[in-house]
Amino acid sequence: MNFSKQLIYWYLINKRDLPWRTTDNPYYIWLSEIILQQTRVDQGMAYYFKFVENFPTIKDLADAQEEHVLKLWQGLGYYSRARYLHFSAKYIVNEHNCIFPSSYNTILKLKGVGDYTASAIASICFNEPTAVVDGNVYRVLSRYFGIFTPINSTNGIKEFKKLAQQLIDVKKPGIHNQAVMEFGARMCKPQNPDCNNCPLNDSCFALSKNSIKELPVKVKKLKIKNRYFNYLVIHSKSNTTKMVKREKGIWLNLYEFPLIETSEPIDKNQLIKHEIFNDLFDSKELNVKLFTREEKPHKLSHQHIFTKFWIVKTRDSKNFNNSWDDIEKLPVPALIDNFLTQYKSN
DNA sequence: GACACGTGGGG
DNA sequence: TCCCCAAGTGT
Repeated sequence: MNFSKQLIYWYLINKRDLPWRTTDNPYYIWLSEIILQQTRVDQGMAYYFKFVENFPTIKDLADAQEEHVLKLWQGLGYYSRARYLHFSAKYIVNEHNCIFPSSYNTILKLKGVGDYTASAIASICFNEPTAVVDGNVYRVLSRYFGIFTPINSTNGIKEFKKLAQQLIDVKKPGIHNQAVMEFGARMCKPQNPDCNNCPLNDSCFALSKNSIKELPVKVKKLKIKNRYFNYLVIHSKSNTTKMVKREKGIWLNLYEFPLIETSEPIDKNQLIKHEIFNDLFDSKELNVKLFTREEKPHKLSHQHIFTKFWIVKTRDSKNFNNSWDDIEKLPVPALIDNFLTQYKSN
């Protein structure tokens, strides 16, 4: 048996029952693929059910408000996925008469859909023999064939795509693609792969050369940047507060309290002298108190955010138009959501 | 080509 | 604790 046939054989016996594996509706496959980008199945599952329930069709998704879509996505991270999902749903409704595009090239035109996702949908839903190359595929191929080209180099990306394309079973590309990925996720895992029970263990380069731990090769480490956030949790005279929509960078279009970002940690004296702080308030009669919480930074993959939540009580009410009930409906980053949970329990 | 973009689980 | 990383894409 060749590589593909062995993996498909293994897959048909060992695959998990996942909800998107019982449908060939391209909308649901698309949805699942977007949710699963850089995301574990266990983490994404609940979101898949939420979206299918709230938006059973592409039209339902297209008709939704972005705020609603982001609220359902809250907590999953990489929020551009949700914005592009919504954007592309509107595009399919308006430009494709609600019909999901049915070829690799036309699927690739969707925002938020790159080579991987277009290949996955085209193969699974439309039987087009386009090979997927995701983290699992890089790992499986690099180990089995002994390829030391860095997977995140331009050459590596080309080389692995070419190899994957040569290996694909053109008769059942969808099954083949899912088999390689499932095999990578369950058998040829990053740590402690189950080589003893691996159906390919008599012909695996890395196993025979004892180089499992060296593969796949990945270059570069991104440097973590530290950022210092000061959120103003305002209580107005009438006990309203203020949330603002983020307009750039991380958490785009999600909501947060008024933010003062500094290059270093600041104390209360520095805070109340800050221009942004003073522009917010007319009254000088303010009660400013630091909300005590853990010093743990909010860790993102590329930055650590050190946050102080300042509770500010003011006699003003102008511009502080959000009720505490209203803000529950707004999409917020996990950092804000975690704070609100702690704050309310106090 | 390098970097931005989240969150949570596991060793 | 720290680091890796998980069905990537856009700029």
